[in-house]
Amino acid sequence: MGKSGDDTTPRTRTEDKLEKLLTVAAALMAKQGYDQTTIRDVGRETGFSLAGMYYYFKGKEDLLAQIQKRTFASLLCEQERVVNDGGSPEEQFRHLVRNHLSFFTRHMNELKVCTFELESVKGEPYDEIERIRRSYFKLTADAVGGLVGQTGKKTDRERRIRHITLFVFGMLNWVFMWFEDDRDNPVDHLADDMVDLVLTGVSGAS
Amino acid sequence: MGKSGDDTTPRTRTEDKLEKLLTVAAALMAKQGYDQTTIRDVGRETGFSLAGMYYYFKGKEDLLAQIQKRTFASLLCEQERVVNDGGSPEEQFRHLVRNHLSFFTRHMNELKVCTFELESVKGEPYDEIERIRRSYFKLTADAVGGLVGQTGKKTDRERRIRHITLFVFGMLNWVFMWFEDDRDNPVDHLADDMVDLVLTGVSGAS
Amino acid sequence: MGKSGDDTTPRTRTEDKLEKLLTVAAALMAKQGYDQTTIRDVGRETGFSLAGMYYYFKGKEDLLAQIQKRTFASLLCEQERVVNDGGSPEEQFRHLVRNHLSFFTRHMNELKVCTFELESVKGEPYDEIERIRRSYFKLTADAVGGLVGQTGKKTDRERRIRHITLFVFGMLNWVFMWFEDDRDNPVDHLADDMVDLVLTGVSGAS
Amino acid sequence: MGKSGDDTTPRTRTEDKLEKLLTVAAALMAKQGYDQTTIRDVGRETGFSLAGMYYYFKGKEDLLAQIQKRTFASLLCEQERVVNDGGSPEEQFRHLVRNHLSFFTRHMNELKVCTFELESVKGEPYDEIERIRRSYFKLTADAVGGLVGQTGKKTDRERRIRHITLFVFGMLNWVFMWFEDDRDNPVDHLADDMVDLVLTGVSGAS
DNA sequence: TATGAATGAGGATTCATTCAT
DNA sequence: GATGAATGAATCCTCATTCAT
Repeated sequence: MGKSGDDTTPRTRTEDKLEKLLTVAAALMAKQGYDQTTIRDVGRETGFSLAGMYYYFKGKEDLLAQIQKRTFASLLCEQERVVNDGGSPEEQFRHLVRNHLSFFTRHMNELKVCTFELESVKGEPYDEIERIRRSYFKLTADAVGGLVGQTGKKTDRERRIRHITLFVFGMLNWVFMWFEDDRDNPVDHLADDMVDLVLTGVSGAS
Repeated sequence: MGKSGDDTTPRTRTEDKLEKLLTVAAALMAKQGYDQTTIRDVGRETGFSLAGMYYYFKGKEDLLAQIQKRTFASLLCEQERVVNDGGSPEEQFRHLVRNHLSFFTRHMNELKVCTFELESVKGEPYDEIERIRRSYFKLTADAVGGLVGQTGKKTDRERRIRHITLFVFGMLNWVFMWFEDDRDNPVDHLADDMVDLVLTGVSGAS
Repeated sequence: MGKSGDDTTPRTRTEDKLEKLLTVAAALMAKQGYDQTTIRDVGRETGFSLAGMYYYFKGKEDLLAQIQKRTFASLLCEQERVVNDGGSPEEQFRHLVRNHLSFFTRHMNELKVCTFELESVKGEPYDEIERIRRSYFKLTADAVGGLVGQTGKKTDRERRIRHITLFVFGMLNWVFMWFEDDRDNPVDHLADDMVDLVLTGVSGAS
Repeated sequence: MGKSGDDTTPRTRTEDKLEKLLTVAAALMAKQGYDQTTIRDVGRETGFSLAGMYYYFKGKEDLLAQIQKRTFASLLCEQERVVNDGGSPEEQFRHLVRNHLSFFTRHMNELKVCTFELESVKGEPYDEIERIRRSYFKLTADAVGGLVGQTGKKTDRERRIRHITLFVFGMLNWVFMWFEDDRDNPVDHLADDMVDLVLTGVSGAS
């Protein structure tokens, strides 16, 4: 009757180890940066031997790529669900910001690594991750598009949508630089302040 | 009668060499990151020998610190002048954003290195740079404060000022991630879209 | 009642698998060298798991030793039969060269590994292989001895026999370095040119 | 009155160090093979620190390439001089073999590394070395051509020249495998036996 | 001022091998 | 017979830094 079967422990154990590896690596990379994080650090923190970890990833870069792919895919998936929930443009936008920040608090390290270590992954894995990232940008830009009125020239409107979307990402991604668990949790105020700023500006109701 | 003496240029030459060193280093670090940039890279790009450069800086970290200190101090200085020029709160804010973006285009590499390699400098040099940074934050926060109405509780207001200031920095600093010389120059539109968003939100006059 | 049972193939299967392992390993080692060939390579090429192969050999060195022992023993055995077939000294020599080259084309990889990776096997297995090798040398030296006239001092004659035998091995073993299946097959011309050179020198009948 | 000036010691010292590095490396690689020779071995044997050696070569492969290039070039140069000295075809051939074996005794380690570690160098350096090698082959083949009579079809003659040249290289290169300083020095007998075999075959005058 | 030469410390990665299952 | 998971040891190489000149 349990949700998870009680038989297939072996495979689960292996999965769990990979999980732990990725989590610990993300934490270290978030704190010290990708370059400053050594594979040995990850081993020390997880209890793995240096060579033992290479069973789970092909190399340091692959380790980072695995983190990024998982995290971005998961975030994109959540946000697509948010969009599918419908609502007025304003409501949708608010939900997106709220959930992004909620995801942020749930996976701070992983998301930080996704945001600031993008250029450390190259080649095909990069392309794959880049594709997900673009999808997320598109999704957000569409939400912003819903907020921007039809006035003025079409190219002006498109430029503004692009700019405002980039501003929103700027605000969201910069949170990593100043967020402190004690002071800034829960993120509701933060989310509302951000949404209000976008919807009505400083002088807004609030 | 020239501005710069035409006689004993030696000291000037030395200054020029340091200048070149810092410029090249900033360019490399902006493109590849601090960790990925080797002192040898800087030597290759400047024509200096590896050992020769150590006359100009104490070590790799000092090289970065020199760039950061100069650049931040220069930016802060400019912005203080902007504030001293006076004007309505809205005008002041607009001037600050515009000049920040202007400075950005004039010193992109240096400013990027200031923004994203802060944690690579430690100890006393870090503290010194941190102090300048804080002054800049304070200056900007005050400008934002001028925009935020007096309504509501005092702590709410202060929280909002802080948040909005951080949002503004987020928007500004994130520009590094997407700015393209060909497409996004000149930065007037960009500055105006940003200011308008802050002042009136999406639906704003614009 | 046949020599090999047609029922319990298991043992046969095991033999076959060892066979495949040795063949593939020989091919890899012939192409890349012993050091550059990893046990993993062999696994990948045979479909075996890394650990699974250790049922068939004690270690990498043993794998090589098995190949060498089998191959050398087989070659020696064939050549002893050739010698036992009798004939004039010239005929015997010609047959030996021909059959060596025939063996070469039938087991190129294995023989190459025998010829160029001798020093990679150590200890007792080495001694065993070395013994076979010496027998082969003796057998060939005797055939050469049949060609060398009795003139002159005995020590001179022995020296010449030794040298010429070594020259013959040099010619034969060096074939690995330049032989190309398309161009140099069949090996009859090659064998004849070699025998003729030894028997009569450049200016020979041919 | 000294041949070499007494002033330029500095540059000479550096040259000497590279010289020593190459010599020691060649000795180690000749004994243990390229793969089995570690850069650390070279350091230990020369007194250099591990990193210090990288001032003289770009990497392990480059170290090998430097040895091969120098040695092959030097050998080719010597043999070209031999050819230019003229003489009958037989005399030329004898001189070539003698000088090759003389070079062999003077640079045994280097030449061994040239002969048996060719495939360890790749890319452009390989091509360069390959070019020299081909020149040496051509030079030898021409000398052999002088010995082979005009009888028979042209293609047959060319085939024989090619084969005999390859046989000669086989004999010469295989010497590495059995040569022992005490027993086989001086190499005059060896050279004469080889030349006689080629010129007149086993039954030759000698 | 400037550099050639050198080094210590450290980092990613590979590989043969093992062992519980 | 076979394998998934793990490891110790070793290897190549890079880099910031120094010092005699």
